[in-house]
Amino acid sequence: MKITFKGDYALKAILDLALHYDSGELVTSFDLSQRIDAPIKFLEQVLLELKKGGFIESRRGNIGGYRLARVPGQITVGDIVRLVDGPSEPIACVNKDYSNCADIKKCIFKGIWQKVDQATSGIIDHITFEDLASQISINQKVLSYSI
Amino acid sequence: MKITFKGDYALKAILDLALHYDSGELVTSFDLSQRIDAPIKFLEQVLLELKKGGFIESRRGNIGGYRLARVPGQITVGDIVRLVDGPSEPIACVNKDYSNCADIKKCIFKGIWQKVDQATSGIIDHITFEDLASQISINQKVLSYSI
DNA sequence: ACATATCCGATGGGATAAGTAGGAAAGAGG
DNA sequence: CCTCTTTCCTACTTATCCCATCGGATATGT
Repeated sequence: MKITFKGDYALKAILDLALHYDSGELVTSFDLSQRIDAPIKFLEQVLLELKKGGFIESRRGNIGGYRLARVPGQITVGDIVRLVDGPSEPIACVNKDYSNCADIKKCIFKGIWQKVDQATSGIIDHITFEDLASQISINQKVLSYSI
Repeated sequence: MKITFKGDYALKAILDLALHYDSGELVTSFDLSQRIDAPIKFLEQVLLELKKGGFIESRRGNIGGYRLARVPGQITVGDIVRLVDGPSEPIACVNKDYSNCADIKKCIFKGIWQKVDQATSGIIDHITFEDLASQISINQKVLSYSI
């Protein structure tokens, strides 16, 4: 599992949209890029990818923008990372068919990477953006108390 | 965690040396490259890195070669992967100091990658090349029985 | 001396990451 | 219809890494 800037932007964008989900309003790529600190033209490409992946929907033109295509509770971190940054497995051979592998020494590490992949998936596939959004609002309350 | 060819070669080379550890003999880069199916000149670079990392030692000249610098039970998969392919964390910010992070939304994913890193480390740091070598010898016995 | 190995630096092709740039297409308001 | 806004789409750039390949320098046993 390797997270690129693209993946990082995608996660932050989805989180921001999750925070605006209840309002029902559209969020522009400009506003998004400001809040998550991403170059707007690069972010546009990411948003397009997220749209094609079915996670967000958009409206063009004046008062256009983006919003989540699903409830935040039905989008996981793993969903977004896999779409944008590819599969979570650490090496290519994990999900390939190596049944005809000539030498066991060449395959003995496969089991290790499978375990790593399962452990990773066990984490990222069980965290939804509803979880993250609620974490944020809790933290913001604490913050406003401490101030 | 991303495993490159270099890391894959390194792991296989260490495993091969672990299998030859009891004999006390040196293994040449040529023999290694044949058995683990790696280009010899590339493998040489990897072996040099492993030597500088303190995992193998070498002797030059005629009847030279490589052998493990430690007992196989004291070298883990994590040791080798970290040396050759870098740290196991999925994104750079995990071990950096983000205590002065302005916006919580920019940091909320950090905890996730820390968990992923811990889970990964929990696997690769507890598998030694003694474990792997014994797995191989067991499998080879089964194989010789079935033939 | 000679054959054999490791050691070491330089170089290059290909892929990927991370943006930049420019404009086409769609939609709202006047 | 015109204009402004915003998404959509493609192409290009720049840098970095990956995966080697090559040529030779250095060490070592016979």
